[in-house]
Amino acid sequence: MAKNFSSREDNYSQWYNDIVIKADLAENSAVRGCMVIKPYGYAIWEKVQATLDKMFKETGHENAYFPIFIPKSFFNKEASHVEGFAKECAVVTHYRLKSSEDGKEIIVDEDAKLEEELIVRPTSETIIWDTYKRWIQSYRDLPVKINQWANVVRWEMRTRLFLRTTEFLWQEGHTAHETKEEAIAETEQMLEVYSNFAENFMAIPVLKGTKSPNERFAGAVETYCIEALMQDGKALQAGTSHFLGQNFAKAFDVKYLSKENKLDYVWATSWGVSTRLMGALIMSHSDDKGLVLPPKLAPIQVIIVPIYKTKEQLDQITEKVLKIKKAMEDKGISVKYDDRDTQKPGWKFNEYEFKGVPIRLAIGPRDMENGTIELARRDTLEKEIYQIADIENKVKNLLEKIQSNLYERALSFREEKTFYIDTWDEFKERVEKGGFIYAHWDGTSETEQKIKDETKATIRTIPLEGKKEEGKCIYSGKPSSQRVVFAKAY
RNA sequence: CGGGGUAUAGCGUAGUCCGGUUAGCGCGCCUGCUUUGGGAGCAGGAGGUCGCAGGUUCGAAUCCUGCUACCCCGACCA
Repeated sequence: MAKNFSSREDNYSQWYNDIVIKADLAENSAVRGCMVIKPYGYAIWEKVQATLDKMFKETGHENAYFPIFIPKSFFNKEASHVEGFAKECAVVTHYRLKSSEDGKEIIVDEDAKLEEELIVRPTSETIIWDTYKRWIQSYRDLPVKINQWANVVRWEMRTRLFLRTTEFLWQEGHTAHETKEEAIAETEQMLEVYSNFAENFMAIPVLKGTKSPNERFAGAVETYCIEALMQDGKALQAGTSHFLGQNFAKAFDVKYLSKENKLDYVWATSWGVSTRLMGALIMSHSDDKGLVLPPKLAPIQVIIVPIYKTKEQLDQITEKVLKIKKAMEDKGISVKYDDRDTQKPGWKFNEYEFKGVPIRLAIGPRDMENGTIELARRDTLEKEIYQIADIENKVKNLLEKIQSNLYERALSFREEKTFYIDTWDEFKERVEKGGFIYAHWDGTSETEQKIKDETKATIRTIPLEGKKEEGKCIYSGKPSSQRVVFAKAY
């Protein structure tokens, strides 16, 4: 039993916060809206990074790094882009401090005012496209396929650990192509990478689709996204991939000369996922006993806890455990042996339980006599006694099973919470209860806005998959060519 | 930025209305002994500018004024 732990039913957001804090993932910092990511939380993020980074490189991308500061004037160049971000930018105006007259405090030196203010990047399209202008002259320079791992700042009104912080970590891919078709193919490919990562590593089923114009990225021609459903029935945008058309090439004058000696603007994409994925991960699988991690992203996959009375018993157990640990590590499993004498076994059980470690092995004098070991699964909370012989293979198989079980569990949850709704009254009622709602929409921004105003539900995505049946808009009754997915969102 | 609230030890809190010895309690922390198969027990101990600045008073965590920070609900958003 975890102490001081809120339940999901009791208070969902409190439950979420408790997990982040008590599982030692992150905490609030001295700076409003900015978090400290603690070692255990950061270790998960590093796994996310390592996995995605490999996928990006396998699809032909290279990493690079661009400045955190962007000259203010760059934001003027793409009209809808500036409109989208202007209201949440941190601005650097000075470059020096000095002591106040009375010498008691440090103040901004007004003499050190910047000629042109610098914007702390909310996203890097502008500085990157300004750079691409110098990199690209010919079709021989294309495509350019760059990814950057970085921090960005968006001055949001209200923040929540991992889900929305003023500063957050992410990756942003920025590519330049000869043709529209190639750029769209890139956008779609990266959407596939994201959904593959979400489903196969995070064990989170996602809907793939495009955004309505209202929800589209500022400056994009088309925004693709993956949407996940959280346990409280709210949707979470887990990743986006944008087809930017020639908007940024035109804004930053990036042209190339084709084989046919024709000058044309290049075609662009950008795509990103952030530390928000950590929020999705936490909310998708965790329970009232704490965090539950999918084995593929768990910093510790197996924790081993010794149970003993005497030093001699501990020594014997340790000798045995080190062999088991080595055998498991040889199978690529990450194992921690917690032989600290400062905490009792029960304390450790609880500790690793709310930190979401997928498998716990406990071994004591009884096991030493019988050649057994106790194994506890975090996902189902089942405990079972196993023979020690060949335990490494049993554990390996079980880790795979836990990984797929978490996915299946999240998938059936989503299916239970997916509804096809055809009347406005039913729609309003359903929105309140949460879940994905497939409903017809007349395709206009006005209707989408009215639905949002009346119910707080937004179009999460226009799904790429599934049958395209015609119908009548749930709100206006006008004709619709396919159902779109509505939900309240984070 | 609008509405509401809070600020006391590392964390959580009592005390504030109605001013009065040394600011109390739980968790955590330190020492010792006993313990160890689901968050151990006992004994002893350390730790406080009561958010900040002023004021009233013989006396302020408590009353008054100003300020600051944070939290919740909205508008904004990955």
